[in-house]
Amino acid sequence: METRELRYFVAVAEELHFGRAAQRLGIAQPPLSRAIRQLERRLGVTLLERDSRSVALTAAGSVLLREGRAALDAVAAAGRRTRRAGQAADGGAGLVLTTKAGASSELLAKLLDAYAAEPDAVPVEVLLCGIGEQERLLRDGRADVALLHLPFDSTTGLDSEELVTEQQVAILPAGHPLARLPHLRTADLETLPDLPMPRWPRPDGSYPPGPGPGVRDPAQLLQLIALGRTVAVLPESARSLLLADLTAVPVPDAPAVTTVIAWPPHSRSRALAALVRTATRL
Amino acid sequence: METRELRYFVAVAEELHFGRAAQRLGIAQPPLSRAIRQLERRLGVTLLERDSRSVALTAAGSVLLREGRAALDAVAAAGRRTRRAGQAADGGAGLVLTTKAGASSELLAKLLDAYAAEPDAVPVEVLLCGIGEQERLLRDGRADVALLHLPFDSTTGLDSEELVTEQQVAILPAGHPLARLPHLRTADLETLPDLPMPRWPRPDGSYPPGPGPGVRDPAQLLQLIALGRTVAVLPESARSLLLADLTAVPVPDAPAVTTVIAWPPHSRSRALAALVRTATRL
DNA sequence: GCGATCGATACCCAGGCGGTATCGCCGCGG
DNA sequence: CCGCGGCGATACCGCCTGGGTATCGATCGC
Repeated sequence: METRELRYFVAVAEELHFGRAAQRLGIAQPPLSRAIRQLERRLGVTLLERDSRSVALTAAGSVLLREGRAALDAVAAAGRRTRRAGQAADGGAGLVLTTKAGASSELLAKLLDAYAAEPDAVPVEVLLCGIGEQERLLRDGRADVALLHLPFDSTTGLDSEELVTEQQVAILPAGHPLARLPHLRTADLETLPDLPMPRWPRPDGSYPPGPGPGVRDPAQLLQLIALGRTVAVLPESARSLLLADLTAVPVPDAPAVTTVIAWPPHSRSRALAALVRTATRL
Repeated sequence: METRELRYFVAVAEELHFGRAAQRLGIAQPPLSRAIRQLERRLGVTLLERDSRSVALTAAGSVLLREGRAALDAVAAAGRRTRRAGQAADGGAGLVLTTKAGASSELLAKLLDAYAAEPDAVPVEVLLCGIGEQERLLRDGRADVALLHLPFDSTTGLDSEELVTEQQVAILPAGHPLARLPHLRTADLETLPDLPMPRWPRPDGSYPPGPGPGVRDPAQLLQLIALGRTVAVLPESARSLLLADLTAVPVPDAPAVTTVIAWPPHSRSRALAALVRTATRL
């Protein structure tokens, strides 16, 4: 199976429409139809149910969608990591670390400082991204290592080490009635008519319905809280990012958040190993 | 990057010889040279140092060798799993479980029996293999789930659940002087002139040097012990496989062996989940 | 029943991939 | 010192296949 065929199939499976998929791929529709048919013949499996009016995935098709995406990511990762390894000799960035914008900033600063002081440290590029994007960045080679936050992120398929665990606090406008209480419960916050809880993206990237604003990362969220549009429960370390007129109130019954450093399995880079060692020693 | 290019590069990187690689790939040498050059141009990286007398990998080349193998496995897995998903409708095997030949046979029998009794169990094919091959089988889609043995196997990049932990015993000819002792230490066994320890394959498939016989799996090993050629330290459950004239003696200072059930991350199959659940309940 | 939409088919063209022949370089042996 | 052999690179050629255009056939909405 060639990656071209996989790319074509993934496009059709995502669009469920040959015309749009062809447009996205920058080719005409007939060659796309042909390529998919040929792929089905070679696999001996029908991947799509064409109803002359609509296209639907078969069970085998959804397997190929999931596995094909993973395979395409692996191919992309191979290319990117090779390119970077070749340019590393010319003084390119040594490691790419990704974290959610606005999360673990103190920890990250300490980590970068401590690592830079190591004897043979390489340059570290920081790649800020939104919720749920980090795993993808690791898998397709755009990043080498990530700071994740359990239980929100998942580490399946990654190697990881735990760094710190913190309780969560509610971030509220200073003048809000709840801001005076010594602590809150999650239930207190979920139904505030004036401050609806924000909506985070689901694993597939879509947002659940609801009244609150959709946010991509904690930095965005803090902006919205400062504007008095929402309220949030965040790890204690978010206190350091607190803007004026905001207060943090402990929420003991919210799950504790563990920050972990994670990387793709089988990464055998000395620089990465040194960074992880530095992180666990903080 | 197309999988064809990756296959070509991996072949050359493994053979370090364009002619042999071309022969292995079933093509002539010139197109292979061209393809590699083109790949290097597109990546903007030299992958191989050609010395007109020998071929060597650059740093970037060894990155691409490792990542490319992983990517090719992922592509192969996508094809195989899709094919199997398509044929499952026609009553093909539902799950492929792999374990080392001769290991955990009692546990495996219990697991298969218990799972078969579940309400919506699917057929399970058992794929016996040698040491170190299981991870590959999971990654390239030839197997869905494996029984691994820590600390010998690695679960990096896999999801897993622990099943049982056992102490190890030495397997000796019944007449051997050491067979009468109540227990042994590993040091006692490593330097027996009449019974050299077996040699297991290293992660890359080669065998370390030494006097003992090279073995691929415990079943093979038990044969050799029965022939009086070697001695081995195996988990207690190997007692059930003991042939005539062999004795098992506890070795308390050998590391405990934990049998785990492992599967590729992101496998979202109901049948697999049911099998894992059954296993953890044993 | 008619038009619009969408996937499939027919046909054509060209780029690319693979094959053969050959070159250039280097190490080795006589 | 020269010739030979091995190996990767280059030159050139032919075919296969991937992509484009035109068109068909089926189906749904009006």
